[in-house]
This record gives sequence, C-alpha cells and structure tokens, in this order.
Amino acid sequence: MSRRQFALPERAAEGPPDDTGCTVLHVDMDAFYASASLLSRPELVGTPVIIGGGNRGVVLSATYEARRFGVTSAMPMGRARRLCPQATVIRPDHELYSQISKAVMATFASITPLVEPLSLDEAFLDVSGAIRRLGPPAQIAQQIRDAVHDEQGITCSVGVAPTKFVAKLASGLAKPDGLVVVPVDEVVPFVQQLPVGALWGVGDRTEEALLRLGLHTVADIAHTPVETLRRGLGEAMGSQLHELSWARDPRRVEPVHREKSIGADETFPYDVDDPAYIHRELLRLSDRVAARLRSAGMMGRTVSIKVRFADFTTITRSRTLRDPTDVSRDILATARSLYDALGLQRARIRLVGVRVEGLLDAERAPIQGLLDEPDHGWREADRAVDLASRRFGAGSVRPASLIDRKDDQGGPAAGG
DNA sequence: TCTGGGGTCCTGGTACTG
DNA sequence: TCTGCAGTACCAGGACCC
Repeated sequence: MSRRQFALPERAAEGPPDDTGCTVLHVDMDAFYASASLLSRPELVGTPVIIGGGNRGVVLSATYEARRFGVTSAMPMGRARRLCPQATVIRPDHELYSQISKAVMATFASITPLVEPLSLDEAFLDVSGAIRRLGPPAQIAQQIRDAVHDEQGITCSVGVAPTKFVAKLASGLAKPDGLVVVPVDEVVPFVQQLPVGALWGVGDRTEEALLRLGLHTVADIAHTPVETLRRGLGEAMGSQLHELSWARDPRRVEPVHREKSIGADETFPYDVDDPAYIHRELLRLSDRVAARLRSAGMMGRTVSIKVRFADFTTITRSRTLRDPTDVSRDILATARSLYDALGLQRARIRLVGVRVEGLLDAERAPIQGLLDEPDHGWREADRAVDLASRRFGAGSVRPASLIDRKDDQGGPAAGG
C-alpha cells in the first residue's frame, strides 16, 4: 500500500496510449493485506476493514471503504479506530500474505525472468523479451492483471512506462484495479505536472525543504540549477531529484537482490526500565537475527543495536568485529556490550533492536571466534537448534532464560 | 495523533594510515 | 619527529521506502 497518492494528470492525447518502448511494468496489489485477509471473510467485502493490531501498533493496510474515512497505512491504530469506529479490525496473517505473494511472483516469472520484487505486494518486470511471445507491454500488463485476479481472487494495478520510476508513479495513479501507460514522448510532461512529493525519495522532510526553496512541482525542480538543489538538499539528493525531474532513471530491473543487513526489533507493549528485561530481549532478538543469517547462508561483521526511549528519541550504536559471524552468542555478546556501554540507569525504553550489517556469503567468510576465543562449538550448537526448529517448529528449542515457566513445554534449553 | 517492523541510503564527524 | 593532507573505514543519526 503506497503511502502517497496523487491525482492522475490529464493526458494531452486522446485514444489508446502508445506503449512502444514502455518495457518496464510496475505491478502493485491493491490493498494487498486487506484483500488477502478478506479471502476467508467474504462477508466483509465492501465494508471498512483495517488490518493491524496491538495496543501500540499502526495500520498495515485498509480496504478502500475504510480509506474513505481517512484511514491510511502506517497510521496509529488508535487514530484509525477513531476515524472509522465501524471498521472491522483484523490481525495480520503474514503466513497467508507470504503464500499469496509467492504465487503472484510465480505468475510474474512465467511472463519474464526479469522480475524484481520490491516487497510482498509489488514488483518491477522488464517485459522487453516477452513482447514477441505475448504482445505489446500494455497487453502483457492486462494479462497479468487477469491472471492475478483469476488465480488469487485479488486485484492489482499496473504502471507501464520506459523507466522504473515512471512505471511506479503510473501504477500509483492507476489504483485501484487499473492500468496506466505513460508513452515515451509523454514522460517528461507527465512527471513535471506532479507535486514534488511524488518524486521517489521525497518524504515529509525533503518536501518541506523543497517548499522552503519555493519549489512546489516537479517542473519547478527541473528548472532549478542543480547546484542550488545540491546546496539545499545535499549532494546526492540534489543530483537525484534533478535527474528524476527530467524523468531520467537509468536503473534496470534487477532480479537478483543481495541483502545488506538483517535485523529485528521489538516495540514493547509498555515502556520498560528493567535492564534484565532488556537483556532478555537482546537475547531473543540476537537469536532471531542469527537464525535468519544462517537460514540465508550469510554472515556479517558489524553488529548494531537500536534503542528507542519513551519520548521516541532513538539512538543506535554499532561495533565492527574482526571477523564475520552468524553465531547467536557472538551477536548477543556484542549487542549486550553495546547496550551496557550506554550506561542507562532506569531509562524508560520503548523499543530495542539488533541488526547485523556488512553481510557476505557464509561459504566465503573466514570462520573465527570472537575476540580470539576458540570456537567452542557454538556454531554447531546453533546449527543443531536450527535443525530442531525446522523439525519441531520455531521456538521448540530456545535459551533457558527465554522459557516462560507458565508455558514451559519446550525441549532442552540451549545457549544463553 | 502518537507513531511497527523490515530494510536502504546518505551525511557528517572522527580516527587511522601513508 | 612533527605537520598537513588525502583517502578510507567506521560510527551515529536521519530520512526514506514498503
């Protein structure tokens, strides 16, 4: 669910748009999480539904009936409930979303091997190699829309354009359940009619900065000297926005994505000031991150923690290790050391997170113990836990300090 | 109004090295 | 030995994306 919506500018030409050279498709599921959740609740179709939950959560998705009341994604749940009290609230089912997403991506892959997923519910496709087999890009886009609807029972919107940036804008304007083609010779006027907030990379802060410079539309940016933009917004952002304002976007559709970091964080139901509780949470998060690293066949050298206080100020601390690791115990030791070094007494903490960066393939990584310690088989222990988790379910084996006495039915404790 | 969780990228400061 | 400089790595924070 895109957070920014813009009105469709009027097209200069009448009749079907010319899709010659428009080989990039951006496919975006309409209200994906909400639509998927309603597959098993057909009685709620056509009614306001909000996907989200938790007493401190935000809206993950909402049906268009709920959006009419002003509900948008990322909005705090409390506010969404006030705006639309009659809405049915459904807890997210990530397993279901993942299943449907895999099926949809398989449909895309049957059209072209050049599929670049951006998230569970959207992807770029380069269909230049499929035109002879399946027809012009707009026709392929319609085939995709039909296939997704017939096979999954949900709708999607597609943008068809010469570049990724414009295709993405077009799919946003096509929503819901639509198809927008931006012909090659209409790309620049199409882009320049839009407000500055439409540009990729322009969020609230950058939009404010642009408005302070007196720039309201993309055309305004296009006709501002790039040096002025660089001075006002920074080297990279200034250059990027100037390029985009002339619809120049050299990025190709990249089917292979390499992750650069893997992390996990947790917002507590209530603010916490107990260091022992935070230590346990760091253990849980380190375990989770390490398991995901091993599952992805990756190791990382830099461990960082994030701490968000009750007033929402957030700090991060990181340390780069001598050697990469995927061992829970190494990540935990570093995370706890970083946390302890903050010297927090009874600060009220809202969230903690653990992330590992500087990733590389585990097969190519040098295997060393942390801080010259010999590796006392922790990696093997982690592997054994991974195996048990795959066989008996996630959480079947966990550190003793994470076992809740009330529901303690798990297997032998490991590590910690 | 009161802000999740997963990420990426950029910037500016500092430390280190040749 | 000291100083200045440039390049690089690391660190922390912020903004942005879905």
